[in-house]
Amino acid sequence: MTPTTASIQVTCSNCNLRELCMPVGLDCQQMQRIEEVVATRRKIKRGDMLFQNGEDFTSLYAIRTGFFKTCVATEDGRYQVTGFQMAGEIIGLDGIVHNHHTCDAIALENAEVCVMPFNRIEEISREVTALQSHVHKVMSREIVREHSVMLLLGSMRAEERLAAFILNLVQRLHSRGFSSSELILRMTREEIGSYLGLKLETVSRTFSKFVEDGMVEVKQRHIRILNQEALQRLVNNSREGR
Amino acid sequence: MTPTTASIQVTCSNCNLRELCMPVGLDCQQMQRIEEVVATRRKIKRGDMLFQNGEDFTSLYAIRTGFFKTCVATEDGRYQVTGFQMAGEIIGLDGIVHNHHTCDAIALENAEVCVMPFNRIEEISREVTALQSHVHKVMSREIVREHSVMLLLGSMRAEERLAAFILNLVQRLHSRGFSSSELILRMTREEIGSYLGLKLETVSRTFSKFVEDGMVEVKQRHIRILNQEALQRLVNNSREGR
DNA sequence: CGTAAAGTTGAAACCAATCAAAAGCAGTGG
DNA sequence: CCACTGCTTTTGATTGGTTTCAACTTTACG
Repeated sequence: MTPTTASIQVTCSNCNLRELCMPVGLDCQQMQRIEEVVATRRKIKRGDMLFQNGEDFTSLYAIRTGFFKTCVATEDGRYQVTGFQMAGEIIGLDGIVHNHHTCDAIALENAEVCVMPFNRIEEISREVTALQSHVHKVMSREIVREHSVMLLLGSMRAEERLAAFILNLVQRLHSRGFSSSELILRMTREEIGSYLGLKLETVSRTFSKFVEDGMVEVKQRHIRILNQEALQRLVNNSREGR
Repeated sequence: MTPTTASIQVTCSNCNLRELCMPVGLDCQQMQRIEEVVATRRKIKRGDMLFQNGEDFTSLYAIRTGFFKTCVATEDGRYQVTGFQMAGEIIGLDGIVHNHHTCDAIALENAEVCVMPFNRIEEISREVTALQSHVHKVMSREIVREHSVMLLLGSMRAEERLAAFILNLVQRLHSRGFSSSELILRMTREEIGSYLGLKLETVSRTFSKFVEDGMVEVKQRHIRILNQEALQRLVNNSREGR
């Protein structure tokens, strides 16, 4: 495909997710350097893996479109969804330590990612300090996110967990320009349950309870939040931590 | 204190924890550069905080001696121990994202840490690629560790959690030259419970059950592992994940 | 030595898991 | 277009593991 083609070549500088996955406040030259980080783009069909446990680590991926889950599994059949990722978020950080991935990344809807070879990232971030700083912040953010998941899994009851989950999802969607009161779940009840440390039946029952209490409207995977404050209260009002 | 003093100046090159907190395989010149990362050392008394939630982030800390816990808290009283750290481990990574810490680090016994100002780390890791790579790996390792905690909290029962916890602790102690079958807990049952998402009574009961089953010997905080395989089986043999 | 903190143990309550059945929905192919 | 199939979701009844509440013991420490 030549530059003269009608289809516009997407680069970081004209990408509407720029503020999400790249440093801000760069001059033109730095911006150009940073665009070299993205080697190619890659499309992943719903249900397919972007990478899997054991696979060699080569690149980080910035999600352009679509929705992913990451999950860890053990030989003996234990399974845990460790996160759900959407446009602008970076995935693959788990692979850096041992040069191979330790979790699976599966597309929950057709998706496209920017492939960023990690050796390029390291090379360029030696020159562009804004990128260096950005990479550090991305990793630190993931660590902090996981702290809050640990808090959730370690100290919340089912209702509190699901409320926190819904609020977190809409908040992230809202910051991407979507509604702050409506969302469409891209994952099954079972996947939600795995992430929240609950069984799918419990997730379903808890949704039903929220509906009874008039806090949300649930039509399959379409969720409408009717009383955000009530959900927030559920998350905040613990009787006492564990 | 002058170099002529009897007390030996500890540097990274003669520190016995070098392989744990610093890159390996460096030449002499690189080693010297890397030693500049450590600004000072700092002693922390048992019970005191190394840093706390909200505090400005300036440095990462390499633990020289002692034992820490990190924990997150919310205004409404929820509380979660997010990790226990021992000699050679790096702490403070949570502060990088927002330039202030989001958790507390508390010494569980008198401790000493190497203070590594983060701007120095960034500066030097632009020049010494081994350090750059090392920093990335340290952060990625923390992400992977937290994945396994999520698996534990999300899919294991009390016995499995405690077994995993004990085995993890001895394994880390063993790799530091301590016994692979005996350990002294530096934390209370309540702190263990918080980390494992259990109440202190459940931790205590589970210890008692392990003793009944002849898997461990427990004298207060002194633990002796009698049947490591049995503990390992507990961790591995899940009936089915969540 | 006395008080506070940490740990153990028992009984009852409760929340979520398990087991089971049925209904809803999506995709396939006749 | 509809029947068929499999997957997802909901709901009910029951079980079970962990929490809660409470009492008591042991250890640590000034």
